[in-house]
Amino acid sequence: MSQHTAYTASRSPEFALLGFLAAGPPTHGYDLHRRLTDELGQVWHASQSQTYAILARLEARGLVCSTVVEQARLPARRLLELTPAGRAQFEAWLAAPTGASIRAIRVDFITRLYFAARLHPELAPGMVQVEINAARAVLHDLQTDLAATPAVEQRFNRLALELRIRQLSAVIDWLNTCTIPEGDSHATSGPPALP
Amino acid sequence: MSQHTAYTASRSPEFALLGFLAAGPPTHGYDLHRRLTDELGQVWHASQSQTYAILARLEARGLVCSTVVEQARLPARRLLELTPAGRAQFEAWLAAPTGASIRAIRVDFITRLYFAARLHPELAPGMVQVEINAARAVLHDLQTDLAATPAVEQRFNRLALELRIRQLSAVIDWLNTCTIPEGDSHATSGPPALP
DNA sequence: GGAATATACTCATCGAGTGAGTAGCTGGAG
DNA sequence: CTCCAGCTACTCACTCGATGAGTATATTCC
Repeated sequence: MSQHTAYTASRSPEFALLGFLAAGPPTHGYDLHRRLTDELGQVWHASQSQTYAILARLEARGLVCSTVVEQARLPARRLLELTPAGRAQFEAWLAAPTGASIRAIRVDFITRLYFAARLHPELAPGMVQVEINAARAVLHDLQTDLAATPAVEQRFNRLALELRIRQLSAVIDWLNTCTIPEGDSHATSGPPALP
Repeated sequence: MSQHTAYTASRSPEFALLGFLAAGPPTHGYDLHRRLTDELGQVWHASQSQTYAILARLEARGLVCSTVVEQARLPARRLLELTPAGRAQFEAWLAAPTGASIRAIRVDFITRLYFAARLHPELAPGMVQVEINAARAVLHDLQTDLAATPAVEQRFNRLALELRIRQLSAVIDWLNTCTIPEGDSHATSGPPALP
């Protein structure tokens, strides 16, 4: 299909950076890094140099292209623009379901929601439901694994599995709160109550 | 204190490998990799070559030393042994509290419990309690962050924070199950109940 | 006898991530 | 009015994480 295998849990904010370019006018690395830390700072953590490295790779792969723009007094900017290939990859990533690992949901899925809200807001509720179903399936697998793990020799693998099960259950609870219509979001529903 | 800054959430199984050497006789990379995947496979995932790379780095840092042992018919083994420096670092890591991030607990903390159970079983309950307190403190910080995050412009940072809060709460619940005395572990307490 | 699996390790390559550096401009405190 | 902090904008060097393929012999099982 595409040159690259799949969208299974990218571990760098490359699609977030593509997304800023897909959802707005061409801009430069410094600004993209600022927006990443301002608007998705609880989701992604990339240093400035890391951001530039990712952008260089995206350009090497032909997903963005750049032109250097001199400025009167400030340093020159490398203005970045999405290529058609870049836009296609981004849209494909946005449409594909997130892998149901916990990290993937915390990071990729929230990013997808963020850009869906800006580009295709009508798709968001369906995305949440797809994730819920995927997470339920993974939860079931984990419980099967747990049942197949002997209590004595594998005590610590069991502990790890039990923790993952609890975490995934928490994810599903959280996903259920994401389906609440976002119209009057701040009025009635408080943050998740905790004792 | 030591040459390296701190034990804040190592992201490779280096201490697990040191631990196998600390808790047993000298052995070789192939065996260490097998034990890592068999006994802590739900905690760490390292390819074989990754394991060898880590061991090479540990040797370069002087934490292990190696001697090549020829065998009659099978490939030669590089027999690995903990140096005094390596043992000291491992014991220091075992005694230091795990950083309270979710990943750190799922990975580092379970590993510490695993080796504590083998080397200093009397310390385990205290370790759990220390983690619970640390996690409660982090939870409090997250809730403070959430309260300080505006609902409108920062909607997705809020979502991420809410998820982290739920996950950390799940971690604390799980930690509380770890304090149950491990004598009659398999009899009464089932796995975490899930609807 | 031939395929699969086990033993034991090596190498090349790429991406993640850090930290420091460069260098001119702007705004406010003293 | 001057100096320093901080902003704008990007670069470089380096280490570690991670994958995948390769090497070469030995046993096991059908």
